[in-house]
Amino acid sequence: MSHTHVHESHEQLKDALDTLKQTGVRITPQRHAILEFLVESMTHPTADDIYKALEGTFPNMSVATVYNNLRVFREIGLVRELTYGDTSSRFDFITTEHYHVICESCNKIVDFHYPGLDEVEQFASHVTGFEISHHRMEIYGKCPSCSNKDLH
Amino acid sequence: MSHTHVHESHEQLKDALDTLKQTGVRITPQRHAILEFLVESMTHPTADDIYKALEGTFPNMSVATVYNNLRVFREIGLVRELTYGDTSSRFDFITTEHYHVICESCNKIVDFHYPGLDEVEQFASHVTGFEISHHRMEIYGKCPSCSNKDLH
DNA sequence: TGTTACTTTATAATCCTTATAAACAGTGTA
DNA sequence: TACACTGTTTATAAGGATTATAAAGTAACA
Repeated sequence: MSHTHVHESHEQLKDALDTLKQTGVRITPQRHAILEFLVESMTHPTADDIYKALEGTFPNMSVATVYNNLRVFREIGLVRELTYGDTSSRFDFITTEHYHVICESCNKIVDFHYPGLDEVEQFASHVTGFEISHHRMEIYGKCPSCSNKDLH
Repeated sequence: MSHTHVHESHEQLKDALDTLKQTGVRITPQRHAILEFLVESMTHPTADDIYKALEGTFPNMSVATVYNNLRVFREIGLVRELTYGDTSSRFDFITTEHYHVICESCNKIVDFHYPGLDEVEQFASHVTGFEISHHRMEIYGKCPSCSNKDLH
């Protein structure tokens, strides 16, 4: 399982780097590291999380570099920006389509898969006349470990 | 139709003011005006929109007053805060449950009704073990008038 | 090699939101 | 009425996230 995960991450990183090449975006050490961190992290990090995580390896890296490159990645479709209620955006490496469940007490984010809500999009298009491009959905609640804490 | 709308707005405002009384929140002129503006506006305004809209009537009102009262209204369930992709929050007077379609080119927000996605919540609860409290969903696309502009 | 375009860095600026403290207003009580 | 108490508004400062700017660095390429 862990072995599989490592292997998948490696593939995903390779694919992402290929996309960079195809799009004509240079693969700098910083970009490589940011992508690698995103692919391997399961935590939906903020820009600052990424900055802090990499400052050991890149002591001189600027926060602006993180933001700039996250924007680049978003524009070429490698990364999704999540604007939840909290103050700062979180960033999510795009693999397969999935939704998020968010713990309202510890802010943990857990992925889950669910067949796309195409009917909702079609319905909305019908009643509003919009050309629909996509949708977002998040579910809020309390994670198992926070539920347990409340019992004590 | 217009007459009906005015009448409904009036009822909604009255109900909201009743809620304030019941909750022990004082009805100040500023609060009255902010609520009235929210009820009658169909535009999901930002805090700054509200501030600008009322500065004619309240030349000395502080931005903090708008933010403070929007927080109060949110806490007692009169108002919902929408944190979409753009930089600032938008505020929505809560009437009946509905979802939003957002135009990616002019940022217009249109309401639409759709039966709640209870199955999705139940599914998420099942696979993640979360206690679910609620969800949010928005649909993105291009509104009819922006679609037309693109044709010329 | 030299030129060009892209990238990073460092820093300043911007924007949204919240915190703070003083002034103000309403409410209740002696 | 006078007084104290509490909640509210105001004005302003402070905070935090993100973007803009300009200079320095680096890769690509004629």
